[in-house]
Amino acid sequence: MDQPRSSAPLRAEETGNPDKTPRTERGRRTLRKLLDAAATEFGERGFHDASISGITRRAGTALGSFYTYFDSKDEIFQALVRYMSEQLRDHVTPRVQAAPDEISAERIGLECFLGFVREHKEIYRIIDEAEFVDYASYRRHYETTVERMRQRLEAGAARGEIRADASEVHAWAIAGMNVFLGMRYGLWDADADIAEVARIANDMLANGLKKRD
Amino acid sequence: MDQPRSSAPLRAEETGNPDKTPRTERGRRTLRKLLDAAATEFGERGFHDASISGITRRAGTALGSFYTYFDSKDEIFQALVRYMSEQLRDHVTPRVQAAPDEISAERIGLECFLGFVREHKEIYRIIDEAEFVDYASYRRHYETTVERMRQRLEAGAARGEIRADASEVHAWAIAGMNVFLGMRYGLWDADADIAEVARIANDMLANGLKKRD
DNA sequence: ATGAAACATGAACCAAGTTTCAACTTGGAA
DNA sequence: TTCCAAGTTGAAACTTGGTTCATGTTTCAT
Repeated sequence: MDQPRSSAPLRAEETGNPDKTPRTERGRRTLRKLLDAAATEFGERGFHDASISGITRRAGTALGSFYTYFDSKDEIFQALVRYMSEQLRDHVTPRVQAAPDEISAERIGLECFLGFVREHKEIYRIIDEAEFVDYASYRRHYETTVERMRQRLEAGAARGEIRADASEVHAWAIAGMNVFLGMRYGLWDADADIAEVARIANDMLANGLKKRD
Repeated sequence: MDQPRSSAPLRAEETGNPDKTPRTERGRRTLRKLLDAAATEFGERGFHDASISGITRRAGTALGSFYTYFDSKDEIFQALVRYMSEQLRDHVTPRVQAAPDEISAERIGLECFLGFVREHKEIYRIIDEAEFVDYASYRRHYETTVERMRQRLEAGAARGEIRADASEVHAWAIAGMNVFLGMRYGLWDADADIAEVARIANDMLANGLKKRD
């Protein structure tokens, strides 16, 4: 994983908890090892079957060290969801922004997403499981994701590339489409031609189901 | 004593488990109470916060009675997933089949689904959580659901109502669309105009995003 | 009416895994 | 070089809740 991000350093003081942010290089190294190990552990076994000792075993640290950096199993899961949501965004967003038009942007976004799911199945699982472990993070993830998509649609409509009435409903529909295609062809089917799946879905998005001649 | 076990029609016997099917009216009543209570308990608290004692408390039975009918927490969850998957299908399928054409069928299917989610939020949650508790049931639910949808598309294409190349990819895309719209406008938003949401999504499905004049 | 099978009960048991803690080690600032 | 805050350790305490079981009650076919 990359460096810890600057997005969530606060809050510890505000909630009255002792600050668990590492002060030294060694500390940051251990924290990162724990986060990596947790991603694998949660991804492989799911939240319920995952154990703290499983995480520390994978990380190669003592059980007690976990509590130097996190207050609980829930808390590290929450940190992971936020982190992975950002990783996914950072993977997809730049490629989408480089697209020549809105319709292509959605095709590229889907194709990137499918590839990312296939490469990082544990991320898909962890974000999905947040629905039951950390609902606030789950909602935030999808609400920000869809909001970005809605803004793209709006911009595309303003440029006259797509219909003018494209709305939030369209954005949620497209997001759901992407997630399910990710599950079916990214997670379940290792051999599927991802670019072809993205092309078919994008063509439906662009032209609909109507018969054409 | 029971009958000789030369021929084995019952799965319970084969797996070595004692048969837990109720024999009397009283038993069937208790079983039903437990299932109802479990639906509420799992729906409200999620699988891992739900407890057997919570289920029996809601059902108004003793803790031990639970084990008269189920071997474990996982088993009752599995029974529930299957049950709710069937309930959902039985609600949607007849209305969809009565539709005049394939495009309307998908609109009606979505609208029914949205209404059903709003009326039975616990069903949505339980089926979704099966992804982490009972993966086989989860996969079966969506694979059969999407397969029904694929067959409808195929039939619609054969009748010339929609494009001839409608495929499995389209079916998964539509399913994902429906599920996300269910979450956003059925679960999260009590006031959304469900029929209008279904209309907008269906119009995108029918005509796509392309600008028209 | 009666006996046996089915069902109900809830205290106690137990496994699994989270969290604590007191002793020990490391790193880097002065 | 010294010192102490930061970090590490893993055994043990503690919790929680799923599961068992011995005992009591109800149902129903005969």
